[in-house]
Amino acid sequence: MESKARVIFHIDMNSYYASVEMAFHPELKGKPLAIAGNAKERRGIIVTCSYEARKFGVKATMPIWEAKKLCPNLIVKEPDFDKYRSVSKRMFEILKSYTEWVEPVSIDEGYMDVTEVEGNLHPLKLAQAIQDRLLDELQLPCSIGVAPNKFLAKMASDMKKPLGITVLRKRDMTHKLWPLEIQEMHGIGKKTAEKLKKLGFHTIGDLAKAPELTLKVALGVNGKKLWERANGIDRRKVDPESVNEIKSIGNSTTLPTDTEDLHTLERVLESLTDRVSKRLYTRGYVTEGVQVTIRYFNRKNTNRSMTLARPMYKTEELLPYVKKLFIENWNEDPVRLLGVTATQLVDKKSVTQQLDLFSYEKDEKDYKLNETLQQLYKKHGKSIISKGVDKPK
DNA sequence: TCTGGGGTCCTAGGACCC
DNA sequence: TCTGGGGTCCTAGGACCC
Repeated sequence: MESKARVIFHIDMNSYYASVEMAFHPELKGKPLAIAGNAKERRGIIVTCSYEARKFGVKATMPIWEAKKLCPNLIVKEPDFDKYRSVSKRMFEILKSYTEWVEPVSIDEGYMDVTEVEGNLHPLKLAQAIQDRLLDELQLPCSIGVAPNKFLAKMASDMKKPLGITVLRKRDMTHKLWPLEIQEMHGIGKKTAEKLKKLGFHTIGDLAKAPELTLKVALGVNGKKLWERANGIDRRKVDPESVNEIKSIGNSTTLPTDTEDLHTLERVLESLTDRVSKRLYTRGYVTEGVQVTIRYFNRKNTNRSMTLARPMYKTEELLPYVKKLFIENWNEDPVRLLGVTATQLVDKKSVTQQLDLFSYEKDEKDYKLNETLQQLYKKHGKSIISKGVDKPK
């Protein structure tokens, strides 16, 4: 049974980080500006750039040196995430003033279900009002997609930038959506695009008209999903709660230079674990799983994870596991990046009692883990046993 | 002169249990 | 005497997104 047609907005802030910087520093307006991580280091890449910079061919994910070659006058700024987060909060507050059905997707985009918005305002008028308000109050441009479901709204918001409003009804699909190249489709990346092209599907329309079975064989359940989306079918609800349902918390860092020095690598693991621990604490979570990521000099990745003996969040509790995972799996090649992620988050409130119970068995388990660690270090011919893996008193 | 850091979801195989 | 089938958990890795 088809329920009542919905009206979904996808709000997409235009070159968000760069726009926030311009709002705070008006002298930057109209200039080629790029926000890049590690702006001073050799490994910095462009995260976002202004439209003025794009005219020179500067794009996100481009290394800074390459961008500067294309645009010698490029202004490069380090990102200020605290600022972007607090502006993002105000932005979503504005969206929520129209309806509670707002689902943040990331710091700079979100969906709204405006089907029930009062006042009988035409959706286009409402979209215009929202766009104007974000521009007036925050000086931030956005593009808005207006459609009967999330997928079409998302595709629509991408069609006109900056400051676009695009309506994509089902009957517009054949001329607005289907002519697009297959890799333009949300959910299709490089790998899937290659696969589909080999099968002879080049546009979203090709995909929409493809036999479902062919796609299912080539792409599994994802094939069915993509076929449905290409045909404008998407039943996902706008879920305001999804933002509170965090699955993992992780930190990673690319080292200034590749290194095989165990001492240095341990220091980095300690600081990453500490950052994860602090974030777990401030967000009120404990974790039952931890994962270590190693990226080698040749960009080959290794992930190793394990389930913990009990829920925990403190650095000194997590660190032995992190170090065990690392030392057990590191092949001693130079390391480019290290990452630590808490993978099985549990609300701290729901396990307070268990945490007390577990502390009873704690000492013995930690002791055993430390024994294992010491053996591992011995095996690897290393003698460094740093803090966090000492025997309990 | 090479490619960041934060995530989510899916698949697939093995262990284990009944 | 020669091996079922369902279900869940754990782990590794890939693809994708912003």
